[in-house]
Amino acid sequence: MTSKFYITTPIYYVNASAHIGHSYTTIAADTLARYNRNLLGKDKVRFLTGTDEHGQKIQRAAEKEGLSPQQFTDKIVPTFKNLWAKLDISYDDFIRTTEERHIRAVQRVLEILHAKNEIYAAQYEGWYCIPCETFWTEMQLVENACPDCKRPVEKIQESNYFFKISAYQDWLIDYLKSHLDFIRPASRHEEVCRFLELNKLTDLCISRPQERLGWGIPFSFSPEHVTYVWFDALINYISAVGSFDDKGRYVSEWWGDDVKVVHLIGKDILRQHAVYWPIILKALGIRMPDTVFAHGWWMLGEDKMSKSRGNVVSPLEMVDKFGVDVYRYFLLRDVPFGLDGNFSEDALIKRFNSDLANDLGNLVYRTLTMIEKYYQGNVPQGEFKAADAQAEAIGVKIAHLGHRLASNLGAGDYNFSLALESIWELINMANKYVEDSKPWNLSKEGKTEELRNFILVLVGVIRKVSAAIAPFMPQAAVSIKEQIGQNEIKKGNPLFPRIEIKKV
RNA sequence: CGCGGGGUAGAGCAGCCUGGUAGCUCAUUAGGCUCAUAACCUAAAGGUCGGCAGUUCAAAUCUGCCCCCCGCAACCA
Repeated sequence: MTSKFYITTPIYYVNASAHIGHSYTTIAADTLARYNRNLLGKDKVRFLTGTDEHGQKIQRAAEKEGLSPQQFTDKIVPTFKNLWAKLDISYDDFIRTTEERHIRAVQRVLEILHAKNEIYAAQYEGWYCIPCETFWTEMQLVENACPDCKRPVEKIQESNYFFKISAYQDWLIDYLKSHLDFIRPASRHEEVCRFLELNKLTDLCISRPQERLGWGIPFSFSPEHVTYVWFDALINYISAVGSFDDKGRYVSEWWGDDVKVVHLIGKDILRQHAVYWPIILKALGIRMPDTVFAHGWWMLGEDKMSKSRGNVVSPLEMVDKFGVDVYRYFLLRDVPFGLDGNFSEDALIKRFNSDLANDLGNLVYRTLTMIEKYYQGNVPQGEFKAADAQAEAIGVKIAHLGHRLASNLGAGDYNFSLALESIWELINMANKYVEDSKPWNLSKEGKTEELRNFILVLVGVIRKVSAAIAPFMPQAAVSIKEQIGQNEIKKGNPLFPRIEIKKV
């Protein structure tokens, strides 16, 4: 019985500013959060995002700027929050891994696992590159040198803590096979299963010596060790919404059996979420999330987009140029959730002109004009009436839209693209209905009854559409409502004025 | 023989699991209409479904082989 919905994004690593990928996951999560709030009620939905702030990369980035790690992350975090504000992200909570609530939870988790003998101390041996301060495996070395800086590496040993994930391999395989909705889309489920069947898990090293890495959460029972960033980071999903009691039981109103727990992630961090995370939870005796959904990447032309290549699309720039709703719409509409996509301004403009300007914007605008012209700006009295076959078909479409959206946004695969398509089917029917009804003739011929029914059908469609697009495009939904929500319409400028492509 | 994803109209994709006249969006062309943002509606053109072979009455769809493209160290959605 799930009556509540808890959705998360990954916590973003703050060693650089946010790019299109961060915004993609977050916009998708926001859309689902908004959708479910409408369905279940505002207080039945919890939407968490946040930042991952520990680790070597942060430490080094801070040093480069002559700041302490905390000062550095304090400086970066607002840039994320500002972006989310600009993208209309309605998160309920924003967790930072440097917050007290999180640090306490991580330490408790370590204590509990330690007490249960799930973690143990051992020598860690590996090839270490001193300038890069990084361990490499034998496999990663390039001609016996550091793959990053090409300098020679040294074999060193240090004492660390390990988490017994190898003991859970069989359990995990069984779990995945009996819970096909756990890892989505299905292709990722298979990828993980295949990986687990072909490889033997080795216990996960979850600590770093304090002297080598100062910036992390210290082990309470071994202060000379700090927590490895991934172990630290994953815990955020539970540290944000609950806590452990004296007996080590996790207590949370957002992680019970009545809650549907969904993690949205990018395909790059599938391993951590599909392997480490369930095992951590299992070892703690905490229930599994319902779904981990790994979406694809946005490519830029031929290249993969990444921080290190510097070929990132700035979400802020796109929003300033085209508007939030347009950006949100494009990301969710252009590519099926789960697959990789190609980002280009040309593609965005194409979408904009054909879907938003020509189909939706124009439908609203032409309807408003007709209400102005034929009814002096007042929506005629009366109800939606299926006076002819087309109106009837539209009525059926309106009635079924909720189910269509539910099947695309509610279960298993989050197919935003199809959900939007189903809304656009209705928009297109309405545009065609205008053509076929020829209201200008109805007006001339004095067929007032027909004209009124016709207008009411359009108004019905527009109101339905504005409600349906609200999770995707909150602002557009509001402005449609402002223009045509009342009996007296308020026609403004076109919602989405066409962008003429006069390329530089 | 490493793993995975992919190769379908000019572009981007669906269809493939559960074989049976090859579909969608955009772009193009022609027509219609005027309420509308050169928009909307209708129609047309455009594909030997990467190649070869096999199974079959029938293959984009199943099987085998081959070719080409993209990922598979780390950071990163």
